[in-house]
Amino acid sequence: MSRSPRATAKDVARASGVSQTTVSFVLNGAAGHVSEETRERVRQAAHELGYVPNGSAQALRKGASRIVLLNIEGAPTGSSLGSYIKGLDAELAVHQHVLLVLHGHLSSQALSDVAQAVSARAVIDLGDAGRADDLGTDTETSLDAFSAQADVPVRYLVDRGHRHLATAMPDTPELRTLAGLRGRLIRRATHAAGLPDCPTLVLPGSLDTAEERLRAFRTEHPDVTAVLAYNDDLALVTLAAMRRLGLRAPDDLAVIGFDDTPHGALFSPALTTVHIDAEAIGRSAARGALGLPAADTASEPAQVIVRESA
Amino acid sequence: MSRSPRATAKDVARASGVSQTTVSFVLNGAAGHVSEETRERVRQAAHELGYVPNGSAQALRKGASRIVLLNIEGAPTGSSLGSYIKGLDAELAVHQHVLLVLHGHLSSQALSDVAQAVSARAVIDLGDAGRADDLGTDTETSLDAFSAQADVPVRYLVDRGHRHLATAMPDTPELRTLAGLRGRLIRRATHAAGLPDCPTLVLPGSLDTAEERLRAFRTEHPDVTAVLAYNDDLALVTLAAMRRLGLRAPDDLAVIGFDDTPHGALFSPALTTVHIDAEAIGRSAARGALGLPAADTASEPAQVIVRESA
DNA sequence: CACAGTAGGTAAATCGTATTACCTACTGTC
DNA sequence: GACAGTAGGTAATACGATTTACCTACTGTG
Repeated sequence: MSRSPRATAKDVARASGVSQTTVSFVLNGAAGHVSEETRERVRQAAHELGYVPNGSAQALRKGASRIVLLNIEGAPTGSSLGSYIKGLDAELAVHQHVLLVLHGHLSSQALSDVAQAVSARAVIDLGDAGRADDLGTDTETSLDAFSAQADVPVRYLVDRGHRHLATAMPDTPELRTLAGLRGRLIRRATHAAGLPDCPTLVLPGSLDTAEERLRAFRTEHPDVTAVLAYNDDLALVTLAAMRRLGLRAPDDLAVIGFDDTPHGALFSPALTTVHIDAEAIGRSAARGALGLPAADTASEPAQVIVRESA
Repeated sequence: MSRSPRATAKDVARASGVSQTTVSFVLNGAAGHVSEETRERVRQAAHELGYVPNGSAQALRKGASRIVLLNIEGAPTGSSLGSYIKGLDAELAVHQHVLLVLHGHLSSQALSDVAQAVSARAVIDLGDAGRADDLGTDTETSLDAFSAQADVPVRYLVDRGHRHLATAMPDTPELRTLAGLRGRLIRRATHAAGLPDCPTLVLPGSLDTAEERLRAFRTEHPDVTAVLAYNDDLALVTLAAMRRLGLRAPDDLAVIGFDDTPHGALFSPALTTVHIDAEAIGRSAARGALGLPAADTASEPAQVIVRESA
C-alpha cells in the first residue's frame, strides 16, 4: 500500500497529470479555478497514494504548525486534568491539530524555545498562573475556568451551617502554581460569602507527617469545622490522617475534595467531592487556542457529589 | 531581548559577518574547517540574538524532527505510566528531543499519519501490544519491560502459602491492551511456578457492580485465596467490594496491587503493592527510541511494598 | 619554481509545501 | 472584429535549515 518514501504532492501531481500547484489548490479547497473533473482526479490519486502532507514543510511555509503545546508542569493527569486533556485533545483532533503535552518543568524561556522549535500554533501554559501573579485581570484562561467554580462547594458548606472553613494544599512544588490559584479562588469565594479568614492546611504526601500537621492545625485553629482540599488525593490524605487521630468525618471535621476521582467513592467514609466538567473546559480551551469562536455547548456548572465526608 | 520575528541563521550570519553556511557548520559542530575565532564570533551572535533553529526547517531538510511520539491509548497517567512518561521525557530532553503524547485512541493508520505529519523521529505505541498479538517474539519493547516483573509478586504470594491465585482486570476498553499484556505475563508467571490455572476477575469502576462481580466470582472459584490486580486502582476497588461483603484482607482474600500509587497507603487495610522503577524504564525506552546504546544504569528490579492487604 | 595539500570559507541545491503572478484559450458583447 | 472577462491551469519563489561541491589563499617540499 505505502512504499517506504511516502508520497509527496509532486507524486500526486504526476499521477494525476497536473501541476503541483493544482494539487495544492485542490487539496486545500482554495480559490484557484479548477474544474470538478480535475479535482476528482487529484483526490483519487492522493487517496490511492496514501498522500499525507508533510507537516514540517507546511509549518515552514505557513509559519505555524498544527501543533498546540500544553505545559502541565509535571502535574499528574489522573484527575480532572486528565479529562481536561482529553477534551482538549479531542477538540483539537477535529481541527486536524495535535496536542503536544510537556510533562517536564520548564522555564518560561525554555517553553517558548520549544514553541518556536516546533512552530507551535498555540501554547497553553498551566504554569503561567504562577508566573503572572496578577489574578485580577480577567484573562478568562482555561485555568480560570478550571478553578472558577470554587464557590459551589463553599456555598454547599455554608448551607450546611459551616462558617469556619480551611483549605488543604499540597506542599509539592509541582502543584504549587495550580494549587495556589485554586486556593486564591476559594479564599475569594469565602470572602464573598462574608466568612472569616480561611486558613491553609499544608499537607505532604506522607501519612505520618500529615497526621502531625493535622494535629498542629487543629490546636491552632480549633474553630475550623470544614476543609476544602485542593483535590481528591489531598482530601483522602486528610481523611486518612483523621482516622489516625480518631476523628470522624463529617462530624468532627467535614472534608470535601475536588475532581471527582474514582478513588473517592471507594474510601470509607466515602468522599464528598466537586465534579467539574473538565472535558468541556478542555474543549473550549482548544477552541480558544485555535482562535475559533466559543463552542455552542457551554460546560456544565460545577456540582457537589454528596457522599459521606461532608 | 527578542523581537517579534525570531532570528534566523541568516540573521546570525549577517551579525557575525560570515555566510549562513558557516553558521550552520559552527552551530552543529560539523566538520567544515572554521577557525576558532570565527566559531566564537558566531556563537556570540547566535546567543545575543537568542537564535533558536527552526525545527520545521530542520525536520524538512533532515527528514526527521526532534519529536518522539508516544501513544498511550487514553490511559490515565496517574500511576506508573506517569513515572514512565517522566523518565521518557527527561531522557529525551537531554538529547534535545520532545515527547509528543497522544492521549486519544487512534487507529494504527491514524497514528502513522500523525507520525508522518510531524516527521516523528520515533514512535512508541503502547497500544501496539494489543495489535501485534504474538507476545512470543522477544521484542523487549518498553511494554515488555513494563510488565515483565510479574513474577515478583507471584513469588511473594507463593512464599506466603498461596496456591490459587486470580487476576483482577478492568473492563474499560482503554486499558484492555495494557491490561491484557500484564494479565498474560501474570499467567505465564503462575504457570512457570507450577500453580493451577489463574482465573480472571473482571471489575468495573462502579462499586455496586464490583460487589456483585466479586460475590459471583467467589462462589465460582471458592479456592482462590489471593488476587493480583492489574493496578492499584483496581486493587482498591477489590478491597472496597470486599468490605461491602464483610470480607477481610488478607485473611479472607489477599489483595496485591501494581504501581505503588499514593492512595494505596491511605486505604484501610493499607494496600500491598508492587513498585516498578517505571522512570528508569522510560529512560531506557527513550534511549532505545533514539537508537542510543542502553544506559549504564539499569533499572531496579520490581519490589513488593508490603503493607496490610497481602 | 612547480605543485600538492590544507586551512578557511562560500555559492547553490535541496527538502515539500503554499502562494503569487502569470499565461492561454474561449465566450460573449457591442 | 476588437476587447473584456473568465475558466482552467502553470512556473517560479519563499519558508529556514543542511550539505555538497567548489573556490581562494597560503604553506611546505622536492
